[in-house]
Amino acid sequence: MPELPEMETYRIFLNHNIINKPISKVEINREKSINRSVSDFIAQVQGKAVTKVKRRAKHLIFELNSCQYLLLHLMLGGWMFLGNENNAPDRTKQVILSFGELKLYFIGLRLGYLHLVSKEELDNKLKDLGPEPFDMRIADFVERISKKKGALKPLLVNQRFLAGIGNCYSDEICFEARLKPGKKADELSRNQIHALFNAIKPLLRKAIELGGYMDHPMFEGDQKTGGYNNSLLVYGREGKGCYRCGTQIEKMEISSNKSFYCPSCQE
DNA sequence: AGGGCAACCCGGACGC
DNA sequence: TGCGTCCGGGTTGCCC
Repeated sequence: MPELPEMETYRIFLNHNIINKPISKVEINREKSINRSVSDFIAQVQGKAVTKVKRRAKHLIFELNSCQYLLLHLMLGGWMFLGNENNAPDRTKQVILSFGELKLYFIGLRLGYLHLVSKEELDNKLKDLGPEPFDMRIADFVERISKKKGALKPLLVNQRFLAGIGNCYSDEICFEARLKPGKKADELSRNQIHALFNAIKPLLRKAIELGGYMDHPMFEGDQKTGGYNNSLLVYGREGKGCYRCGTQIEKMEISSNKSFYCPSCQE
């Protein structure tokens, strides 16, 4: 599901395509996706423009030219499509923002949301998030993980510990670092902590470069989004051969998270 | 602190 | 085709 690289892929694309264009129309087909009444939301958003799209963890923040923000979380299975009435996917669109003919469709928002917030509300909503992976330095990482005792998997997907990593990339990171997702943090050697740290940024960077893993294109003719789908080394590969050693990839549940790993070359 | 778990939500895939 | 069933999954909050 959408994690840091996918949201970053969206952010970059949206920054190239919707900035400073007036939002000519707002359609809300699912009131639970927003945090106001439909009429209030429309009154506040229609006619405004997005000056910048930022990202924090798995959230996108649409900065409006009214000192307000649209805070998006796609949660499970949410995605976006930028197009028009002729090429829009045949799916339920919970929210649609129009920029003239151009329309941004929010699809698959079940638990996901698009909330209109002030600066204060925004800061408050995001205040408990841990560091962005790209901002994290090795010394801080070593210090923080040294205080932890539990398994790597729940730690890596914990947004307070590290913001933006989810079920897929946590498994990929563990594979890269040759560590089992169930490995306890307090059993890691110094070298293993370094291996874990060193796996994170390059992996996320490469995923962003290739367009993340996504089932759905973001616009007509999109060849970029989902470009990382074929680069996943363990996630979703249960029973298939490990690309490193050939052993069958296993799946197990760790703290109610599905986790894929190689039982042989991950320690 | 960390593990376990339930609740949230409903589109869409799948089975008959 | 049509209807019923059930899965998925990040996050929050609560309990032990």
